[in-house]
Amino acid sequence: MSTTVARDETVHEAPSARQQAVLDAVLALLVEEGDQLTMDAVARRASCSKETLYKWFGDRDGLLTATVRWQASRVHAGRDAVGALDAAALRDRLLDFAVTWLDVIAGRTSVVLNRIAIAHAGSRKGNLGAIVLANGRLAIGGRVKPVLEAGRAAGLLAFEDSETAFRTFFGLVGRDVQIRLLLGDALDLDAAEIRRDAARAVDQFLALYGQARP
Amino acid sequence: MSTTVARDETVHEAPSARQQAVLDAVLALLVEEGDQLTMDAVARRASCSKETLYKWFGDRDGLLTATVRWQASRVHAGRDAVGALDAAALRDRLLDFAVTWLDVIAGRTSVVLNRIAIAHAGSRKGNLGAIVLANGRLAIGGRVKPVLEAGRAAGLLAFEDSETAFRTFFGLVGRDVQIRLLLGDALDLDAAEIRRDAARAVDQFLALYGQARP
DNA sequence: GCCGCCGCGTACCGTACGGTACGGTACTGG
DNA sequence: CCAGTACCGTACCGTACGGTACGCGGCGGC
Repeated sequence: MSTTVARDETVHEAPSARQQAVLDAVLALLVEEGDQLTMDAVARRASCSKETLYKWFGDRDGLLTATVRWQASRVHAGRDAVGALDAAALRDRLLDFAVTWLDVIAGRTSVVLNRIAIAHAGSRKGNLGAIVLANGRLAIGGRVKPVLEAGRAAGLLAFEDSETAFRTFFGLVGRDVQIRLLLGDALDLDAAEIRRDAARAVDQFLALYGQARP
Repeated sequence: MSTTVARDETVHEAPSARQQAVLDAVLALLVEEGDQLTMDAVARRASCSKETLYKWFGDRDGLLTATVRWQASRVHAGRDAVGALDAAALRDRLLDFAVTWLDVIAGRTSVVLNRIAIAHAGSRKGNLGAIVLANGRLAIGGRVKPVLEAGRAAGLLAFEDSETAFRTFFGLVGRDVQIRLLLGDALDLDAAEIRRDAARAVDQFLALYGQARP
């Protein structure tokens, strides 16, 4: 058997430059046109043939998945490494996370991608929702929790479970912003308001979980 | 002119019993089948003709809108009336809101309807998102804020803006629950866990905004 | 220069689904 | 008993869109 090799060329890792351009076209289309994204429109916008799209991405879902992954890969950029913390450094770290997170979820791209993933999660077989979850809520949690634990180790914070503490932080930062945006509420946050909201959230979190150094 | 009367029979208020049955069928289908809801399936499930569906609800969007309104109308049931509050009564009221809210957003029906509304908000012309927002986040806000203000009047709470205070409450209660469910995370909360989470949220809120009676 | 190969453009196919038309049945008022 | 109305069931239409097939131009290898 194996008369033809039939190599699987669908994108699983590291899209080529041309493929990235296609994925950027998808993002642009998504942001501009809402979610009635057709393969024809993508091909036209990216100046490529539908056949190529199917060759590279398998099917529509594959294209969407690759797009979500592609977008996720650019958001991650972040220097971490938790060293010893004093109160001011802890506050700065948390503030940084809060601002970054609000920036992301308030962005058009995030809103649109989350809409897609949510719709997808509704019609089963959707790992899209899982992917967005893994790169959004779960990723930020994975990065914040070590900071919280370092804060506890330094005697600056008091909590039993870092997951629970993080979820409180998440709630204080996000509040109703994401659901309102997803449902189409206008609510445009400028940078100044994001900074204010983030600072308020961090202050509240520290009020709940902080403790004076013993 | 006006040779034919062409009365607009589309449902705007108070669906009849038969229409309610249709809307319940829609909800059932939505919960069972995810969101690939076809007019054919509705007609079959509700044992009515598609023609009747179109006569009653205008088009698919009209049917969806009526369904969302219908569901919203049953959730509202709530005795309010804010009298004088002591600390325990305030806490009870807030706890009640928190439990009710978590119950709602954790329900399959709410998740599915929010998915529909969010998808709809993505492809413009969608007042569906606005309707869900008005009957969800905004409605609960409208009912909680008077309680907060009564608490402040009684010297139990301290805040400047009740909207801001409410949004903090909202964040503490909801945290990441809604977005996770919308994205398809399993995360099933039983009644006991909801009560625990609600109580924790209320305690945290009171820790932030409460003050001992002067 | 000639030959594959890659990928663009375009035409095409199949189907699912929104929306309409129509015949048949039951009920109501006159 | 007849006319009108309401509504069920089903057949039907149009179209949008996912997916495929094919012809053509450009480019690297021999």
